[in-house]
Amino acid sequence: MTGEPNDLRVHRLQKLEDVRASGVDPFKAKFDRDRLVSEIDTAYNAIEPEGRTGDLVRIAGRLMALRRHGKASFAELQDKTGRVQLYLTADALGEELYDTFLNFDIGDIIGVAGEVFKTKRGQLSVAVASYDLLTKSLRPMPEKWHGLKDVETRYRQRYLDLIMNPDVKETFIKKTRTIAILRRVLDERGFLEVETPMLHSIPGGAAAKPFVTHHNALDADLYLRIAPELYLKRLIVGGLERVYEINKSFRNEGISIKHNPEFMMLEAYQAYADYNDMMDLVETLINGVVEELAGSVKITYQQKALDFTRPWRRLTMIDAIKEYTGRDVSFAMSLQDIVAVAKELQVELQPHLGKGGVITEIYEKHVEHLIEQPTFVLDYPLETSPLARKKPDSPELTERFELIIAGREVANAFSELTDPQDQHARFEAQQANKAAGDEEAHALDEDYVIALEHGLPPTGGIGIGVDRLVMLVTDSASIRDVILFPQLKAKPAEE
RNA sequence: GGGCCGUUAGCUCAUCUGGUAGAGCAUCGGACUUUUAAUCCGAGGGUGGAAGGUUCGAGUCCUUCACGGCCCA
Repeated sequence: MTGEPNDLRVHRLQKLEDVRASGVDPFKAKFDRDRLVSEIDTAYNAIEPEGRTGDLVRIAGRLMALRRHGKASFAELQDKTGRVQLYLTADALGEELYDTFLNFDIGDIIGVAGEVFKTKRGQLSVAVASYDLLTKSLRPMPEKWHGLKDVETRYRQRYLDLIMNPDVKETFIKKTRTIAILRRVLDERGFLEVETPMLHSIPGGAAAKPFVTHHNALDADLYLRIAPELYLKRLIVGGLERVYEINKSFRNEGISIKHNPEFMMLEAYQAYADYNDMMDLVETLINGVVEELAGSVKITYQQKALDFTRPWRRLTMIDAIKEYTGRDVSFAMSLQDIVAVAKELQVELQPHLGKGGVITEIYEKHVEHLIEQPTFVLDYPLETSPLARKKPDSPELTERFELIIAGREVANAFSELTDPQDQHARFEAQQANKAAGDEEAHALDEDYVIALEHGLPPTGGIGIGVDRLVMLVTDSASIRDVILFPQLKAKPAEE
């Protein structure tokens, strides 16, 4: 073979043809396995070295290592639960089947049947009595020891990442469990899971730029939703009283360590409740996840200790600015004086901002990223909260909070604005901002105002960034590490 | 959008100030009946991200571009 084709894939294509020529289907329809690798480990790990069990097992998975030693060899088979060693001998299989097995490639998917035993070195193994090639692999696996590290390849070919890096698989299992826990807690509390449109005629429910698409038959532009909020509140108008949705929203903005254009959000709405109830709900939801996945309310995130012991700290935005910058701002000050503070703090300001907008900018630039422990930042300005109820005694503020953990917004909630006339006026104010250049100003949604005119009961609502929550419980530095296929620029396919 | 860093064999990485690219694993051939990053002998494998430029000579210096990472806006 020396001097023959040098491409690894050419070798494999040749092997594929050899398999076919021998009358064996290299892409089989199915294999009846009777257990998982982890079940073998659990059932037999206690046996003595060189102990035999007499139990035949049928397992299947990907061939991850092959150690050839003349007439007896070892291999490793990996299924979704782990790896087990295979032991192969020419005596047991016959020369021909033995040699055929040794000609398999790392990455091939095989099924085997054999007896469980332990080697004299104490390694639980399966002595292969028969085997089937189930899927021939035509491309090489990453290197066995260092694995797959190239970040771009890990994201673009996540399947390789999942094969090679067990902790990556564990992270995504935890993401699914997180969602299951959130569902369970809400279901137990009488919330109804619903699904609302992803395609919106008017994008609403958040301050964000939408993706635009087009419906051909209707000849109408539609927007991928930036939030499900306004539809969920329509359902509260409809008397469902407790609803939630866990699904994607889309925001046409920059990609960063904490932003992916499509992301998973939980939104829940509860009639006859306010934002204090939402604080209780979010503590319950997040602690449910943290305790179940981390086994404690104290976790480590990126070398920082986080303590989720309830109740979490509550701090108004004004007090937070005072605490983290040492500066006093208040609505009693003139806009000019507040702007002067912002300028001293090097905060860049858009010209249309009022007092509340400037205060929010100061908070976002100088405070939010410094808050590490779970903290409810309360009382957001009315100006930046067009869907939230006014605080009764402070008309410039709303009954709204964001939950900040490890410097990032994890949840956002408020007592919902139920007054349709106030809502309409807020939307109009947003249109003025839009005219002044605010690209994230909330759209005017008359249909939603009509829904409010039919009567939205007092309602508390909450949104939780599920990806960011999963980042915390999996100690992931980037949102891309908790999204199976994060957004990357398209790259021409190889070959 | 800006700054910094990266892109070399299938994978993980080397290649001091410019002198025609190396290792380990993987692959191919051979030896080996309890190995487990198996070992031993031998072999093949690179348009060094792309395109230009400087130079006698560029993976190395310069420019532009692509993709990725981190930070900032």
